[in-house]
Amino acid sequence: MVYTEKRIESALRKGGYKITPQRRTVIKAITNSHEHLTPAAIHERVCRENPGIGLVTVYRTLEILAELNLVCEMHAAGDCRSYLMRRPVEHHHHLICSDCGTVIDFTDCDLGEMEKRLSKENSFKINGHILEFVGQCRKCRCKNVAG
Amino acid sequence: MVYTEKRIESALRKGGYKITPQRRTVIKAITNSHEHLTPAAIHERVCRENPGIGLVTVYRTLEILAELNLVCEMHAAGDCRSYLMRRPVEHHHHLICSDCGTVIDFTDCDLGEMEKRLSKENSFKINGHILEFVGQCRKCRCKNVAG
DNA sequence: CTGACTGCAAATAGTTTGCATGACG
DNA sequence: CGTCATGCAAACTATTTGCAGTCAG
Repeated sequence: MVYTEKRIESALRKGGYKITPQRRTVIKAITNSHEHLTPAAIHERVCRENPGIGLVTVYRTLEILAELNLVCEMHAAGDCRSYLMRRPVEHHHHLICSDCGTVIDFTDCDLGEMEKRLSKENSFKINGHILEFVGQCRKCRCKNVAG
Repeated sequence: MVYTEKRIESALRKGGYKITPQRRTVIKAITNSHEHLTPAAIHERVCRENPGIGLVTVYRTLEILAELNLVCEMHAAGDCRSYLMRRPVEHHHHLICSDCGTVIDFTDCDLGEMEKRLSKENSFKINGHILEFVGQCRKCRCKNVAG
């Protein structure tokens, strides 16, 4: 299921939050983007459409969205500042291009067996996992060969 | 293979870096710890043994160790500041307790099939992956039930 | 109307850099 | 001895907080 702006707004309302033009713009920026964005990148896009919106407001909106599980963070190798993801997805994972930063999502992973084993061996109650593959996308691979 | 202080020092020397008391203390703090430490935590330990060592020196030492692949970072859900790992490990993964922060390493994972599939489906050349399980360790589970 | 939201500015936290002094090799 | 390392202070970046004015519901 894809989260539309409408859906997110309704979730906000249900959570007792007000719908303001600023929040609407932030939500639009996130849902319209096909990339994973940093708070700063979101702010930039938001300002393009509606200059004057503060970076602070972006942070505060993202905080709410995260609390309602409408966005989540991503973890990339290297500099690991909290990146925010565009989609309020169910369970999913990332394929990250280490050259250009392109991120591809995928949902089908089969870690059940491993989870069961680790859980048993370590007396852990496992609640979730982070799985990311890092590599080079086709474009960057070609560029390398060409250049 | 476990990296001893000696081994790390030799790697530093091979890399053209000097062995100073400060660096020795940082290395000792890392190798002696059984947890994953933040730069600040390392600094604290280092100061306990040898007050006056600057946090800056810790950062600079860690930078070198990372460059030589003698430490690596970890990625935890939530606040995702670059955490440094104690061990200069080959390939490994983490089991992280979301309550107390305990980290257990494990090395045996079987993602080969998935990697192959994703690689093909997305025209990606996959170079590595990040895999972490998040949950509760036995101690924290018991605490919950008791308290 | 009224409490929640906004934007500014300032505070905070984590990390990096410039520079003079000091020490490894 | 020369060069690299150290430690201080200051700079920087990312994020959070205080506060007075504003607006959604």
